Amino acid sequence: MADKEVIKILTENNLKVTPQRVAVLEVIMGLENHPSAENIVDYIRLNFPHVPFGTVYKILDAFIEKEIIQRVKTENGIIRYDSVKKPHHHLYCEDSERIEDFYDEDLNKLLENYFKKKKIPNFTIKDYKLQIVGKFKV
Amino acid sequence: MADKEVIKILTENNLKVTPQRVAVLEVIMGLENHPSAENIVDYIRLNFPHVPFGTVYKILDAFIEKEIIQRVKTENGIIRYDSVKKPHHHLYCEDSERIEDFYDEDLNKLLENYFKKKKIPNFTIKDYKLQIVGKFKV
DNA sequence: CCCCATTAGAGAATGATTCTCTTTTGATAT
DNA sequence: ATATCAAAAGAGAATCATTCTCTAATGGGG
Ligand SMILES: [Mn+2]
Ligand SMILES: [Mn+2]
Ligand SMILES: [Zn+2]
Ligand SMILES: [Zn+2]
Repeated sequence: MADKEVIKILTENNLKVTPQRVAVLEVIMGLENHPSAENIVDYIRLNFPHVPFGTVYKILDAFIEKEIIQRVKTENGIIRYDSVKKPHHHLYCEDSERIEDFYDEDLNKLLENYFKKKKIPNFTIKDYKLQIVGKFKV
Repeated sequence: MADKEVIKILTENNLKVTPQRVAVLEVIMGLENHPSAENIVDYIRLNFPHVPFGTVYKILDAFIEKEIIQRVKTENGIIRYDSVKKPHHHLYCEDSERIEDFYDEDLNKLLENYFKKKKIPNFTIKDYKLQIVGKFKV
C-alpha cells in the first residue's frame, strides 16, 4: 500500500496516525488537482461514507499548521489545498476552476537569481509563486 | 473633484454614472490596499450610510465584467479587489491580511522575455502575477 | 417631460467554513 | 492485556461572505 509514505509523514510530524488523516493526505498527494474541501470529502466518502466536513477541515488545518500542505490562492472564495512538494508554480484556467502545477527549473533559477541580487525594500521574502492565468488547450 | 477620472472610466465602459458606482471605484482606486467588499462598504458608508452589500457586490461584478477591476487571489476565502493599472505583482504578509502592490519593471521584463522564448505546452498565457509571501518590516 | 432599460434597495437564501459539545480512539504506562 | 487520558473524530448548530430574488427608484435618450 502507498500508505507507507503518508504514515511516515504523519509520524514525523507528531500527528497521530488515524484512518481519516491517512485518507485526507492520500487524496491531496494523489490528486494533482489542488482539491477543495468538498473534493476531498467526495473522495474520502468512497471509503468512509460518513466523514463529516468538520473533521476534514480540522485535519486540513492540522496539516497546514505542520506545513505538510498549503492553501492555494484563488479568487472565488473557495479554498484549495496542495501538498508541499518541490517548488513549482500554478496554471489557472481562465474559464474554469482548473488549477495545475507548473514545474520549470529554469524559471525557478531565474527568479532565485533575481531575488538574490535585488532585495525588496522593507520586505523579507519567505516564498513566491507565479500564478499564470490562461487557457488550457487540452 | 477627483471624480473626473472615475466618471471618464465609467462612461468609456458604457456604464451609467451613478453615485454608488463613482464611490466604489473611487475607493478601489484610492486605496492601495486591495480592499474586500466589507472594506469598500465601510468607506462608502461614510458618505452613503445605507448602501447595501448587495449593491456593492453588483457594482463590483459589473466592474469585473468590464475589466475595470480584478479580483486578487487570496487563500482565506475572502475576495479582494484591485483596480487594473500597469502590470505589477503582489506582496502578501505572512501573518496578516496585508497585500501590497509590487512594481518592478526589471522583473516584468525578465518574465516577459522568458515567456517569449519558452512556451508552456498546451497552455495559452493571458496574464501572470508573482505572489510574494513574507514579512513587511514596517 | 416620458419612457424604459438599467440600477439601487431590501431582505431572504445559500453555502463554505468554523465552532461547540460529546463520544470515541490511539498510544502509552501499568 | 487493561486502564488511562489527551487527542481526534463525530454531530450538528452557528457564522458570515456572497448570491439571489423581487421591488422601487433613476438616469438618459427621445
Ligand atoms: Mn461534490
Ligand atoms: Mn468593518
Ligand atoms: Zn501546486
Ligand atoms: Zn495590486
